[in-house]
Amino acid sequence: MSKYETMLLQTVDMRGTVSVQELSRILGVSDQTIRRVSRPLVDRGALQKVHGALVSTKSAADLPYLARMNLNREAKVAIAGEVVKIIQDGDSIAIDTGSTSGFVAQALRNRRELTVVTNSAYVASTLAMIPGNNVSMAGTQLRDHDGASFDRSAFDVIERMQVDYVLLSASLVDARKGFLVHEQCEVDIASAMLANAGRAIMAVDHSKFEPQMRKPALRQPTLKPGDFLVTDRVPSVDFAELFSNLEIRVP
Amino acid sequence: MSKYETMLLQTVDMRGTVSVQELSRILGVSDQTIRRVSRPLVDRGALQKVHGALVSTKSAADLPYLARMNLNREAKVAIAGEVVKIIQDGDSIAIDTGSTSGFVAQALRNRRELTVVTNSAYVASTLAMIPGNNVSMAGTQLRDHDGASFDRSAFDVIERMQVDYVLLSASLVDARKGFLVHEQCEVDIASAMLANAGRAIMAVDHSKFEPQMRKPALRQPTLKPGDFLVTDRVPSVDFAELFSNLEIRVP
DNA sequence: ATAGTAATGTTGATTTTTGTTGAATTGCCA
DNA sequence: TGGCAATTCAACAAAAATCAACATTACTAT
Repeated sequence: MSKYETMLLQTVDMRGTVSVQELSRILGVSDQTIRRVSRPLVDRGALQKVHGALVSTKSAADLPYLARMNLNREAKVAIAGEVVKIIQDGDSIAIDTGSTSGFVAQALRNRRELTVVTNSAYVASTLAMIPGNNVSMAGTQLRDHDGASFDRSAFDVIERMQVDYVLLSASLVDARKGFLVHEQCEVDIASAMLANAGRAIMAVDHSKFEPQMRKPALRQPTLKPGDFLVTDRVPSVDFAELFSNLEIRVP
Repeated sequence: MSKYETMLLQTVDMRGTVSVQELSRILGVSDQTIRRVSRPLVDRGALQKVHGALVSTKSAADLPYLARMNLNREAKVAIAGEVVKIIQDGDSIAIDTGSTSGFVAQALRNRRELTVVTNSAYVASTLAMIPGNNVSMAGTQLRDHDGASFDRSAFDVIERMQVDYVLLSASLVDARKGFLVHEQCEVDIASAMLANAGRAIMAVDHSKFEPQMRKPALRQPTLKPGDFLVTDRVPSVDFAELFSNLEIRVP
């Protein structure tokens, strides 16, 4: 354990990124020494090395939620555009969590006077900033990877509201089992939203039609005849029965 | 991973949209380098590229709240950096609404294991996405220009939590009247947060020391001796008495 | 004192990054 | 649609950073 380690760590963590040169100036040693001293720190993961500088491992560069939002980005943007065609100015809508929902929220910034209820803090903050909208955030404590809430209070808020549409999502679409997600709480929220909504809009990109790594096992509530299915590719005939009484929209 | 990545992301996320030229000016490198450095970021979805500029995947550029965030941006960024020095990993903090709070939230992404309670949906969704944080959104119905809530339920949530710090703001600082804001509900939230907090951190940029167009008239609750005042310029002696028992921090 | 050891600085070859140039592309407006 | 300006891209040259090997210094234990 070198005598410079503590100081080096402190400096880098404080500033996020510090160049090797600057560190050598601060600690009063040569740049070569900085490299030597930092190597064990980098090896044991206390610091990260890039060409020309050391960066703190504590700095948050790539976040899980945002990373996930950008999987199949084009597909999701296209789907969001199609969903927004259904919604009119002045409509009310419940929006669940899920990566496609984030894009729909972005796209809905072009609509005015919306009434929105959602359990996703991201969706809520995106739409709340549009003047004229009326946005309710359902729930208090937020899940740390996507900022969604599944509190008791979330249900209270959702159940109080009567909306024209509800936007739902799924992690996997199975021709026989239907729309599946990973967690029961997601199903519960979806049910609560459906119970007080007019037509449902199920938004799933084409990747959800193929087998997943982590298999989801919980079934979303069944949709009503006339509900929408929005996706980015025309689904194969295998799904004809599952989608038989849904209105299918493809961009 | 380049040494500019962090800075580039921060700049773009805070401003929403930044032209390649301006970025090259800010970072002091050529525009070609900006393109090179940003490519991997765009590939992994941390940023979005349009002709001539980079845009944040997180936020809308031209919205009132974000526009206001961009007033005195450098000052607010500097103040946020100073505030974050006070907060340690694992601390708990209550954060009010206000444009400086948004920057503090951005800067707090470098801290881990935070417990946060806030009535701003923007702050909540920013910090909820950091793995390991525990974020509570106080309130349900969101005010449409800044996504803040002042519901009865917001107070319930705030009053349940005991935090190490509370971050407060003000619209005007008057040497005799103290810290002023425009709306009573903001004072109420500040009082509730203060009642359950350790030390307060009052963050005000220098523009708040000068007379405003719209004069705020409501006084924030008085601070305790030892509370922090963080601002970007050393305040004039006129304020010596008001700040007499506060710990003043200037970047 | 002094030989041995560890830490640091220095040098030069190698690698990576950056800036510059000019050609190709894009967006825009008449 | 065509032309113009701005932006982007690709390739090369220049600059900066890295690494390894060796020289130097500081410190320790005999």
